[in-house]
Amino acid sequence: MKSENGVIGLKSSPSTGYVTADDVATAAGVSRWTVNRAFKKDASISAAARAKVLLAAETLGYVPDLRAASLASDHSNLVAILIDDFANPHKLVMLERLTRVLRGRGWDMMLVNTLDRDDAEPALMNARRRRVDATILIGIQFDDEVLEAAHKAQHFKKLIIFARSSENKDTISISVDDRAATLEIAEYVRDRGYKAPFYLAGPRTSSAHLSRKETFLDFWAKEFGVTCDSVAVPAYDSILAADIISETLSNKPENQRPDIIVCENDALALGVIDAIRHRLGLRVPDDIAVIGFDDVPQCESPNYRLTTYRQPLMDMANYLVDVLESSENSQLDKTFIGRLVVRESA
Amino acid sequence: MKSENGVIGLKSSPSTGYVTADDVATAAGVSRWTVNRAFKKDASISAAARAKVLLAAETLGYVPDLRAASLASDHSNLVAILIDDFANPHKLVMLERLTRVLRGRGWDMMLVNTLDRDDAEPALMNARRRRVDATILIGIQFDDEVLEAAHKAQHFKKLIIFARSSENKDTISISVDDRAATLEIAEYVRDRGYKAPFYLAGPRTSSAHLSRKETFLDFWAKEFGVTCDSVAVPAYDSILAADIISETLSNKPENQRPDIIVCENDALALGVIDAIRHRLGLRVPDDIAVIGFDDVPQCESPNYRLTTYRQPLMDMANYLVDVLESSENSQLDKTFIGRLVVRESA
DNA sequence: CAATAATTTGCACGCGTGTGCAAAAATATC
DNA sequence: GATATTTTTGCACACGCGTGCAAATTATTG
Repeated sequence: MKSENGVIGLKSSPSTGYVTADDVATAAGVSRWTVNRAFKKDASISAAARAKVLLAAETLGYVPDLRAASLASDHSNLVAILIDDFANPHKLVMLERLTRVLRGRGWDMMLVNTLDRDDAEPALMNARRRRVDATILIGIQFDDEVLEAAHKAQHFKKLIIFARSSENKDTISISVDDRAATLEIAEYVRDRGYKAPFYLAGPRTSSAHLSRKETFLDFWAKEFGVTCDSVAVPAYDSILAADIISETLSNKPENQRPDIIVCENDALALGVIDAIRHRLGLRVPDDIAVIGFDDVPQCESPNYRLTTYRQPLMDMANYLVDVLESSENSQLDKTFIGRLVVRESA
Repeated sequence: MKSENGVIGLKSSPSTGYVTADDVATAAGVSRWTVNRAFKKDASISAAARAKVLLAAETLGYVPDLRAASLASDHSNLVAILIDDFANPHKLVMLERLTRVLRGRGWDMMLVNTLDRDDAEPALMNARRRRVDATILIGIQFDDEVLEAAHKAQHFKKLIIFARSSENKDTISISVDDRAATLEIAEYVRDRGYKAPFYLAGPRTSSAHLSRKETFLDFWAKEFGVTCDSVAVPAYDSILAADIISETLSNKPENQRPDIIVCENDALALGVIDAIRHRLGLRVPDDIAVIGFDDVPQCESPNYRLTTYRQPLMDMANYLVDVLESSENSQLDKTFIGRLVVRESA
């Protein structure tokens, strides 16, 4: 056994405080490359050597340095998740699923808070500086303009839009099939005999057609020849939704009041329920029914019991990792089908 | 102007696809070191050179590689946040504040989902492999046993417990002053004339004394000579809290019913309000009042209007960054004082 | 304008690992 | 038991940037 610095059993580089593969190599009596192979999954190494190395690593407290590995191999097993709109509780659910699935399959993630639209570019920059393998966008502020600017420069290996559809060609979109989901909701509304639905939309996203609102309104127009009213809330915020819906409805005479309010997501729907009860003094669902989208945890609360549409987040997250591990870079868009969760609100 | 590879204006290393400082250097007609200095804040570089470099970098689309920088300098400006209990909506609030403050001050963060207690060690390992500058623990599953094992091996530069007190010496704890907070709550309960409080605790954390529950019970015992009843919920979960509190209270004769339920946090309190109304058929606060802790967004909802204690999360997050930027490694524990937010639930 | 001080720039070496290939060792084949 | 085959191991070089120092340039002073 040779020792590179003339001392046997001592760390050769105590300056940084970290144990390196070289330290383990001398301790185990093998070369550094064998050490690193012991930590690689399908590496060409004998079982005996691997055991010897892992034992030495264990006692010395060595773990491979992923910065160096990434630098040398040019893939980091790191993704950046850019997320805005922390006010929406569904974000917490998505984060839980994503972190769980990603980590389970060997990926780490950076979380980047994207404050507002102008902040999108610096936020994307943060991801770029770490040379992440993919950048995942979750939120509403990433419009086509930002996306094209970002990808035109070829600065991103993979740019993934999660839980929102996008028609941008340089982008991979993993989302629920909004059209199918909205049609299922619309048919449910029809079949339960509601006659005067009202649609509460969220902030306008970039791609106007094929949106949930358009789909619902189209369906209703074709089915009954009646235009369904709608209003847009400028943010996915319960309080704001409550303000807007109560103002909208208190102006209407009672016989023009909707019998159900279909909301673009739960954040809005929960605010709507609050408004119906506490501002308008009406009952849910007896006077006005409510339907949401996402199935956030609060939907279970006996206060809300919100009927809503649940996205298959685990499937979507797993597919996301499939995309990460794929060498393809296009034609990876995929939509998923969720299911309507019927509770008492509609 | 020399060109290192004999070609002027062409990228010298097109293999990786990334633009390197060398590319910018040849484009700007300076050395690579001048390029990197242009991106360092207090570097010794002339204004003219910096402008020239930044222009070239802009057109070529160069941003410094933080993996390489970290490897060379042995500090990464990256922290890992280990978080369990994604069910608690307060976690989303904390994440928003932390990500905002950290990014604003030049730090990136890795998010690691710690599934359960046995998962703590692999989760910590994930942070170690990236050589993060600090590991921040937010959650309940990091008991003293885990902490000591983690730090005894000296594997972490800084181990920070955020929003929870800890007496572990190898650890930096940044939290609200639980004792002061609970006393403020207790005095409020007393001053509003409540006579029969009930304390609803969460899962048992490692350090038993000085906890919120102990503080409240001690206060009440000293003040009135009466022991205040309490029950513990094994998870910070609204539904579970509702189950347990309704079971506990439905067994009691009406004259032994508490007039206020003090909860260890909002997740429990919101469930308690649901239970009081929908399981027990009583009113809040007329029959039973409720107090929470954290001030999650839902407290604002007209359904809840929860009186609660708000932690100064922005101050705490900023102090966290102070700690990151400090060269000290001990004596950095700090507690903060929040404030009671009075609404209608108590 | 010369001499000195201050500022700016260039460079050798190191950070810890991956890649592809060749040498060495172990195993299989006749 | 000798050769062919497979498995395992070692190695030179590269990845992109930071550090500390010395050389070159610019600014200051009398």
